Amino acid sequence: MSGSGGLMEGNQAREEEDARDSCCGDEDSSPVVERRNRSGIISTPLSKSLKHSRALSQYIATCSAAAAVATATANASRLAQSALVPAGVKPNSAATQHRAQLGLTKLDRGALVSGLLDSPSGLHLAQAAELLRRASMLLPDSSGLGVGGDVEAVSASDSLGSMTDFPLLSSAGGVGAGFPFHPGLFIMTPAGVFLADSALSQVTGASEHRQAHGEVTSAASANGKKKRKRCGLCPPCRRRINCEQCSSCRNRKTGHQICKFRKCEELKKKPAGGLEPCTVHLVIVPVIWSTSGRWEVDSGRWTVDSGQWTLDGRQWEFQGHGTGDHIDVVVGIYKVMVIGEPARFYQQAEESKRKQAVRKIMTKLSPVSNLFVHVARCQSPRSAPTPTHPQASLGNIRHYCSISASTTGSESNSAARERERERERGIGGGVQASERGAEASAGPQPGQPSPGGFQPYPRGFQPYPRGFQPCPRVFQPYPRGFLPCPRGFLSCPGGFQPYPGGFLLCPGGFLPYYGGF
DNA sequence: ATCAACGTTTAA
DNA sequence: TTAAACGTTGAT
Ligand SMILES: [Zn+2]
Ligand SMILES: [Zn+2]
Repeated sequence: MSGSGGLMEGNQAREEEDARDSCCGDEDSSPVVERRNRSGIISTPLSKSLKHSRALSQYIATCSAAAAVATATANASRLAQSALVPAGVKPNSAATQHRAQLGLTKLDRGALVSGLLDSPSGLHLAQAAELLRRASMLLPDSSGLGVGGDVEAVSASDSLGSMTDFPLLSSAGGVGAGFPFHPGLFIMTPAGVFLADSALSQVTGASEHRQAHGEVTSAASANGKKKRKRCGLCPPCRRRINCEQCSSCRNRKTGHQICKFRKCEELKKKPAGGLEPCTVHLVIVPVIWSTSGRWEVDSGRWTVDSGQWTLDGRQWEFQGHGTGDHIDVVVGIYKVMVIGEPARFYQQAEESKRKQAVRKIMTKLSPVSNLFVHVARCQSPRSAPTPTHPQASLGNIRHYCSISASTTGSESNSAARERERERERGIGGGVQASERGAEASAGPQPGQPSPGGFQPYPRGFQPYPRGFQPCPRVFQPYPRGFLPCPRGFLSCPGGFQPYPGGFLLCPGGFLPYYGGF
């Protein structure tokens, strides 16, 4: 069941060793004293700044110790970045950047020049220190990355913490034999999935990280009313000159807004809060079929906005905007499926009503308390399929989670158990399906129906994890108003009927849809 | 969507 | 106490 796709790619941090960036101007040595506030923000109008031709010299001043520190840290963290920090390349990141640049061109020359002059070179030592402190505290964000060509391009690696900021990653191996993220608590919010604090505390050797991460997560998930703080790392944040020409600058006295060119990219993002926290299943499987790095989600179920994933102290970017009852996210060589609990509740709902239903469900599912799931470890790759994930029968799932405590936990668990019993009663076992699948991958020709067997997906159909799907007869798109099969299409000679919860209409009657058929 | 205005929080 | 600036609201 998949619809839109997004890309998860390793982010190649651009190396931009710009002298301006690493060389801190020593303003005090400058004969020209510009009017600055405590933060070093030049508050004089740009026109004034430009009148002083020496203003530029302030920015290209002698290197200070701060520069050395910054450079050294940059080198160290660059190492960490390239090897350890996966960050998605946001498709809209480029767009945003582009938008920003368009905005720039719209401005008059003065603003542009101000942008050119605006380099981080005027950092105080203290500022540099603060920046570094924050860099090690804050998790990296791709929004500040990949802005090569921009005068204000900031090397991501410059912004990252050192190797020791990722203690878990420092140990060799990591993603080899077992799943590198040990099972724990995850909290799902519209902004992403977060490791619960309790789970985080289990993380060995991450003590220092814990508090920093704790801050982030608590701020992100707990109280949405809290004022967010600028990241301090993104290009706008690194600007220190008010343009004095944008609406915010012009309206400063009454508007109390930061210069538009200095507005933090993070703060521009809508604060996560559109949707309520939602119980999810997490299914973690190795990325076998996803060599392209694409994730796919279905339509019409629920929604997850872009956001930060924090797994075991590592941060990952969830790129794009997913809508579906499950969302696959590539995490390193693994794929994490976030399965929205609400799907259970409207399996029989009509397509047209689905969204509305979801809204209700989401509300219903949003108690004040945290909704979290336990990530449980399956004993065997061949473990029983989960109700929502027949793929388990294909042997791909190494870990999966079940809801252990949430408002809907009891209900859904009982439903799941019931379905489980139903399944065991006999019709269509998952393991059987997987075995048949193995045969099928060798046999059938694309596009040819293979009654009772498997066939490759026709063009335009969603690929099953292995690229095949059991198919009793012929593939047909679902008619509207009927529950999609896990992969969205199903052949039913007798015509389509609404499914009873969790079942497929098949020639021999209804079968549980999660065991293959 | 952008803007202006205001209240409010935050850190210095 | 003060300056900076986030969040919100209401008008356009
Ligand atoms: Zn401005
Ligand atoms: Zn920022």
